[in-house]
Amino acid sequence: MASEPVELPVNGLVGLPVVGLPPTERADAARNRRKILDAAAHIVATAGVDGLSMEEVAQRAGVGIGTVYRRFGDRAGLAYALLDERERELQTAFLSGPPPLGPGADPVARIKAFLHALHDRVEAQPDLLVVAEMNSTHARYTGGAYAVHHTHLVTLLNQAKPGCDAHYLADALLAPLAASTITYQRQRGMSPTRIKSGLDELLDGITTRTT
Amino acid sequence: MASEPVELPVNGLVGLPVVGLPPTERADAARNRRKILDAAAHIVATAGVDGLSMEEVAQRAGVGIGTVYRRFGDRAGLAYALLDERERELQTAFLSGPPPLGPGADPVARIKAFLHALHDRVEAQPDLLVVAEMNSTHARYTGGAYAVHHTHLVTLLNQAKPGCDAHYLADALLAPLAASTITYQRQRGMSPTRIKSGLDELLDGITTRTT
DNA sequence: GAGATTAACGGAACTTCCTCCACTTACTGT
DNA sequence: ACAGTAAGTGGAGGAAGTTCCGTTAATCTC
Repeated sequence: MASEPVELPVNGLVGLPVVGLPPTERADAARNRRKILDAAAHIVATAGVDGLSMEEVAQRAGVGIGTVYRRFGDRAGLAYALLDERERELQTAFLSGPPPLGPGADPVARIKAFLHALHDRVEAQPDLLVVAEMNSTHARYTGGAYAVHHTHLVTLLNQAKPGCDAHYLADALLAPLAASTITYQRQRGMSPTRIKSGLDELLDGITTRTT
Repeated sequence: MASEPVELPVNGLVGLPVVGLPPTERADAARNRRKILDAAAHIVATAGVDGLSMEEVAQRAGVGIGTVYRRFGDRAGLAYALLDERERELQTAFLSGPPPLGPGADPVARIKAFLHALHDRVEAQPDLLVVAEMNSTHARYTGGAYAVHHTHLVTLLNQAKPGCDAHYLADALLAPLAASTITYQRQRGMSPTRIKSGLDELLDGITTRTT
């Protein structure tokens, strides 16, 4: 179990801007980060997520195992880093992209679009996400991305339904989008379309004025 | 990873009645099951869930490690078995106990009571539940209990709001009750009361007729 | 440029989960 | 009783994640 700050990816981070850490990364560190990520990506592409062992990654990257851990904290952290590119695209899209995902559309439509986008992301890389979310420290929540998504939802929910417990509802809306949940539903034969409809139904309930 | 049927606890099961397996358990097997469960319970009480290593359990129970695995499949399975007693109480309560949890109350009230009960269960044994839910095979869903809870919710949801996608909504309502989710929320300072209110809010949305 | 500072490196060692399989034992039918 | 057999047992061994710490080298200071 990683103990302290552990140091998150410094270049383009999944979550919030890192504070308090040295702004620059030593050259060799940056180089190794790249080598490790490339190696990891190659392994995932080749052998699937199951083949992503830390030893294997280190060997292929030509670094020691300790270096992999120093850079990424643990296996979940490495998985998160591999998801980083897509995650950043997603964040850009809902923070400043075109509606309905981005600003401009009405809140309910934006929430729907956002939940659908999250679903599509799980659909695109389910295995990596499962690994990223599943470790001993609730990586899903500590990963940084969750906080961003949560904050985004809180904002929109407050617009859509002032007075609601936006913080709780944001958690509740994100919960069924956990990679393991969706993976399970897909295995049960539930289609993406149906899952999205279900999310819509859930959301409509929340945002419909009952006054 | 456990491959096939793996054999679940035969005496009082968490989930559905087992089919196709020999109805009786050999005497020595039953004896060992008891010894293992006692040892495991003792360890959890003494050293917490973190101290629950399979080796330790086997040693304390005076059996080989292989026996522990044969009985319980994996660590998550052992954790589930430790939760079994409470789980059975819960199932009895909502299947045949007094309202509002049991039959008699209106569906929405029953759902609320059920969700609250699930929350209380997490509150009572968060660590064990986290272990039980978190392994490589999505133990939460394969454990048997989930299926029972899901079925129960589907029934009630169909009564409360005919025409809804009860199967999806049941998943969606159970998702925020995952032990890891609630643990995280509690760490963030969210009180049980607030979590329950939030669940009520979520549910009210779903079940309010918009027609 | 030399020396000091300190982040970064590497990989052996440790831990724990889980599998495998040769051996043993409880139950069954005759 | 007793042999046959399916179920159960145990622990060595393999695999993978993670930690630790002595060594190396990038960066900074003068």
